[in-house]
Amino acid sequence: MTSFTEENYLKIIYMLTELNGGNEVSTNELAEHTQTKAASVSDMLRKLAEKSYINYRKYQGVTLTKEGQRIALSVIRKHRLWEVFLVEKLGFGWDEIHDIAEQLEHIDSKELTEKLDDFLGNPQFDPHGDPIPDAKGKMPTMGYQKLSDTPLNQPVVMMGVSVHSPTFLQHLDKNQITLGCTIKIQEISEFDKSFTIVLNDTHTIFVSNEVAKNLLVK
Amino acid sequence: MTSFTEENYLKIIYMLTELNGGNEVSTNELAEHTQTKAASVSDMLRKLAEKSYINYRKYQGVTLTKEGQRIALSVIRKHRLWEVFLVEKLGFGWDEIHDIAEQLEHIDSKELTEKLDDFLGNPQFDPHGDPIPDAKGKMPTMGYQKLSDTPLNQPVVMMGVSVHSPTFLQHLDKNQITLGCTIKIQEISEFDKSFTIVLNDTHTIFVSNEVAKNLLVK
DNA sequence: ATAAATTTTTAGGTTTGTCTAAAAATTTGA
DNA sequence: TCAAATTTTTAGACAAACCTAAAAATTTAT
Repeated sequence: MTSFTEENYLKIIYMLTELNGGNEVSTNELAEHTQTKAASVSDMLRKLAEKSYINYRKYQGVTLTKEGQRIALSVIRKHRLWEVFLVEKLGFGWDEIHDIAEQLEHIDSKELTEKLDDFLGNPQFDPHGDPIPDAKGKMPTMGYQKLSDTPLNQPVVMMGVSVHSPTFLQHLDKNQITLGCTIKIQEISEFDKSFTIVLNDTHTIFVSNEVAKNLLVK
Repeated sequence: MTSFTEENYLKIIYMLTELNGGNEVSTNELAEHTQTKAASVSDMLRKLAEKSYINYRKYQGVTLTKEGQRIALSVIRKHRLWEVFLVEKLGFGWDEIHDIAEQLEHIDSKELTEKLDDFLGNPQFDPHGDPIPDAKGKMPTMGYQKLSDTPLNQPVVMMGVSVHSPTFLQHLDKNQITLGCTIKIQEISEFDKSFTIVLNDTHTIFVSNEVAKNLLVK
């Protein structure tokens, strides 16, 4: 059995490993993301290593074992499926769903997850454009780039965001930047690297470099 | 904040109080239903009393305070709404949903509960015919009777069950006894008080007294 | 009415996941 | 390179929710 807390650690280790490009995750990094102290993380790492969910050499950081990865992916799968449910079926905004999905992701029932998946039409991506692993843990590939890395005048489609903070998402809402909209970069300011973009071929808006860096497009 | 465990105790106290016709619930009764020992229940009762969720005089059993009742009803509301979701939207059988709903009932988000309620069409009863309290904690009234208390030849409608065990529910499925079907008692055996009933005016079946006692009809 | 049986509480312990403080290992930089 | 800074681990505690064993209160039954 895997506790709520253990599942959270494994999920966070998975995500930080991805961010790190596959490298070990450090105790301090984990402490920040679990809202606990490094000492508590050390304790938990010893425990997760005992259960063979992580590869752990003292002072060297951790990576997930096959089994740890399986559990992490199952939690991420549930999180993202529930996010689709909250937005598509219940009408929540994409900025309102994170905390609820953090709870729902720990509900333990394979049958539930698979029926939910079917009910939602087996979605491949969640409302933020993040890929949903399938029942076997396989992630759809995305191959997206940052809007900030896109050439001028090349029309692209908005596919996801790399930051999930409610304020960022609300900012996008206010500017009518939604998943699926088309974006063409008209100009990048010399001064502050802010972007002038055309949305859906219809209207022109300005977004900061900070925004452009966190928009994923194809 | 109310923990998962505290919520469970309050829910169980509510239900046992109902069963007792409003009387105090004893420590031993609670120990049985929480799958713990009387000593553990004692500890928890002291804690719940400190938080003013229950009225507790040592050795005298407990009842809920207004606040305890409010929390219990909110947990029951969530449990029953999720059961409707599982059956109506995901296609689970009524015998498969209890354990999943036991987990979902603790998800903490008022917005979620109310949006789920709307999504389901504000149902008044769950898949077992149990009443769903509204957001203020008000229960729809039922006024049902046991099939076993119904006169011969009076057609009634099946409205609920007073036992939720999967085997009982599967037994009803096998006999095509479902919520909403019509039932007419044709005969009651002198010997074992078993029932011969007509289902939906179309076919005749036999059910034991044990079954008839646990069918709620109107 | 009071002894026996039952129920409930108390006392003392365990496990999980957290903490602070201090020790140990690693990394950084002069 | 080696001392200072940083990171990580260990040691010792604590709260929540459970346990067993024993004591205390209540109920039952002669």
